[in-house]
Amino acid sequence: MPDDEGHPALAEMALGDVLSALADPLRRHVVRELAAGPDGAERTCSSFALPVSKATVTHHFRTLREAGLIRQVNRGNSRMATLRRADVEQRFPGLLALLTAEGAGDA
Amino acid sequence: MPDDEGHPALAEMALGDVLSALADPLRRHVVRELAAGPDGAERTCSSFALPVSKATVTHHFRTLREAGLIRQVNRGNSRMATLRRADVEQRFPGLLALLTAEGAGDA
DNA sequence: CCGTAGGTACGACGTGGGTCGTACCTACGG
DNA sequence: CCGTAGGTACGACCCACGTCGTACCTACGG
Repeated sequence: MPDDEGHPALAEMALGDVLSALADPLRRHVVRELAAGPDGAERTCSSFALPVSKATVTHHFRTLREAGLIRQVNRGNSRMATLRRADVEQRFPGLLALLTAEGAGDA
Repeated sequence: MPDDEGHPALAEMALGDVLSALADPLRRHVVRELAAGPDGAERTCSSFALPVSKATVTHHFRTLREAGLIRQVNRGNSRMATLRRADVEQRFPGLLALLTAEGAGDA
């Protein structure tokens, strides 16, 4: 079962949830940015400058978190997001590469 | 641009469309069945025994076709569906493996 | 010629999801 | 102590999508 913060365990990640989460362009953008950065990088939700309201940003990050793609931890008054790179790569090998390929001149 | 039958060319396959198409469990089932079978296998829409009406079946196959995942050709009074295995594998390498892994005891 | 089976087209309906505004909470900095 | 900035929670709205029934078209088999 998911932990208190809503993060599913590795074995609980469902392909359907992950694909649904990545079906949205904004969420794909977030994951792609995280995947392009160094492993373990922590970024605030607002650092992505998504062209939507704060409430919508929260919604998207919740979706990503509940799908198991990102982890969110409290850092003072900010909620830092990190890519669960190893988990995703183990459960769905090659998936992150598909995202990074998009927008890299390939798409 | 897509051909007369609505099949996008290889370079036109959009990751967003593909992920949206695969976000549906029924459509994932169809692709997984095709991927599990021999390459180039032709199957009728009805051979998948989807638990929905004929009209809905047509809708799902249209979505898969317009995303570029399958090809549909007329064979007499039937419309045979084939997986565009090589195209998908070239454009989104590893994607089909993720689908076949699901439901193979792994999910 | 008729019936049947496989699919499509069109219109309708209901639900889910992306969006927002607002109110609220929690640090941090004067 | 107050203001501000980052996020969340809740409720609302609207549209896209999955679903269906119906009508229709096209082979194929008596």
